[in-house]
Amino acid sequence: MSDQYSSKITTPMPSRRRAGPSVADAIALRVVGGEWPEGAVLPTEIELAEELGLARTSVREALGNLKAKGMLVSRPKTGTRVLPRIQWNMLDEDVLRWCWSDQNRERTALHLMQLRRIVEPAACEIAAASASDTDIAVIERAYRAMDAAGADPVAFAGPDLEFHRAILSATGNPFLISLGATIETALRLSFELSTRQPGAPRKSLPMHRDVLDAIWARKPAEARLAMETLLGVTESNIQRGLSAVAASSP
Amino acid sequence: MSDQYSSKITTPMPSRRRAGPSVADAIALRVVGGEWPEGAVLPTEIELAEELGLARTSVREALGNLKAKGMLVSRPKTGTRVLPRIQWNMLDEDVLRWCWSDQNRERTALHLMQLRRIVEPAACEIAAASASDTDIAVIERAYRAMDAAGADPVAFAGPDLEFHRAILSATGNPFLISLGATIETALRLSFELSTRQPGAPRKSLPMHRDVLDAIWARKPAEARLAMETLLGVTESNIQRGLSAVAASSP
DNA sequence: GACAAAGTTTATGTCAGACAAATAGATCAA
DNA sequence: TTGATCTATTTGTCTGACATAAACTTTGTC
Repeated sequence: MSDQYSSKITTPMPSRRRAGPSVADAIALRVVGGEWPEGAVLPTEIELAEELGLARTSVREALGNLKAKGMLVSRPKTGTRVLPRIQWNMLDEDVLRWCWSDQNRERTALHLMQLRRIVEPAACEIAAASASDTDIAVIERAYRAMDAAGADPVAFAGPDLEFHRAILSATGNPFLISLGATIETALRLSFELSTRQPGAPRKSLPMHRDVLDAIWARKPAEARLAMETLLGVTESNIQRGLSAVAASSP
Repeated sequence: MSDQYSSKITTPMPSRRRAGPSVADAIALRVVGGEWPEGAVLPTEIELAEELGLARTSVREALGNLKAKGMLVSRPKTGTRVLPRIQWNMLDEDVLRWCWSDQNRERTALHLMQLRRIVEPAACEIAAASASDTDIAVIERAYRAMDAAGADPVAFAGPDLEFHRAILSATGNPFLISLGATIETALRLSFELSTRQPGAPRKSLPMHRDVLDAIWARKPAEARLAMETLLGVTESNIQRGLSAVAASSP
């Protein structure tokens, strides 16, 4: 149609890169880093835009994300404030990731473990009682992949995550499934901690096997117990990893 | 300074209302309503803007929210697609609210109950073991408010929610605290279901008392048991409410 | 001087339009 | 047929203006 845009308004602009979600990352990391503590009001959108070398639109998009995750709130004239951490949605994968780069990963790792020991045995019980054959096949496939990974911790990690996630998924409960995604993210972040004991992953294979067998045999009580045992060992591995970190850093 | 904005470009525009988060609501409800099923690509941002009578910026902001919650994903040229429900963050309060207006609230209500019976007894146990006196005082205050509410279900509901939430908060575990917010939202949504039995709320008061006493006495095992009992009764109430609904609607 | 009404200031919220970048699909060449 | 190129279209980013709301200031009155 009409190509009558006779006026070129914007300057040539040598490069207009695509920032993507890294803008939200940048701001979020400064928030968790304590640059603007809880209750503080952060700079105006225009100031942030200038500082980051972006348009106000892009900054607004990032701030909108953080608002959607319960980290910020903003009102006209007052500005944008940091909400108390209690209100942040810690079960959101991004929030979890951002908060991970915090001082106290140890406590977070232990809190995560506490959550797992609450949720996963129960999920195991439900899965043993009501999972479909297809669901169980997915769990079994993850187990086989763990077995095939041998003693390599890096190759072992992926199927390991998938194994635990598949059990959550097998419950058919959307809340537990979402929780599975959260737990998987957290595990991925804490990978370094859980594999400081070189032989540990491989040693856990028989316990995974016990879990799988119990689910396959449709024995809920046994499945719960097997998962409790597995997580008990996992937790002690992580705790040993933590104390090793504490010992090596002055 | 220079007030040299000699050209008024935009038309007078009789009213430019503030849409706020209702835009995200509007789009999200159409998504969960099935207008665009999983995997489908929804109209372009410009089309949506025209249809809703908004600027593209506002539509983009709403879509950005839904992306942040794992409901949508978009790429240039391809458009914006609906992700599989498995990937939605069901633990997000907004997503939960949107999904509630779905056909099958019953199943969601039961899934929620399943989650509660997993999480709350365990949280109770932890709270009894490690809550601070301040934490317990908050729980007790909620209990007193429940008592003061008497037999009025509406007045009873608020403190009831606060009671359960306070127990989750007393664990000091950020994940459980966030889960508390999710559960509270879900309970608020299912309020109608849980109070179809007029006398039910008041009857649960002694059970809440048992929970509080066990936490106060620092007896984790008893606290867990008391919460299990309470939730058992709650679930049967809800189930009766559900069958009543099913019976009354053809 | 105290206090309430009106004006000012300033931050977010909304709108409009122009590019920029990416990519699915069509076109064209070997 | 197949592979490279071109085109069209959609999201992504930038710019600038105006609207709205609320804290702050001024002003007018008693």
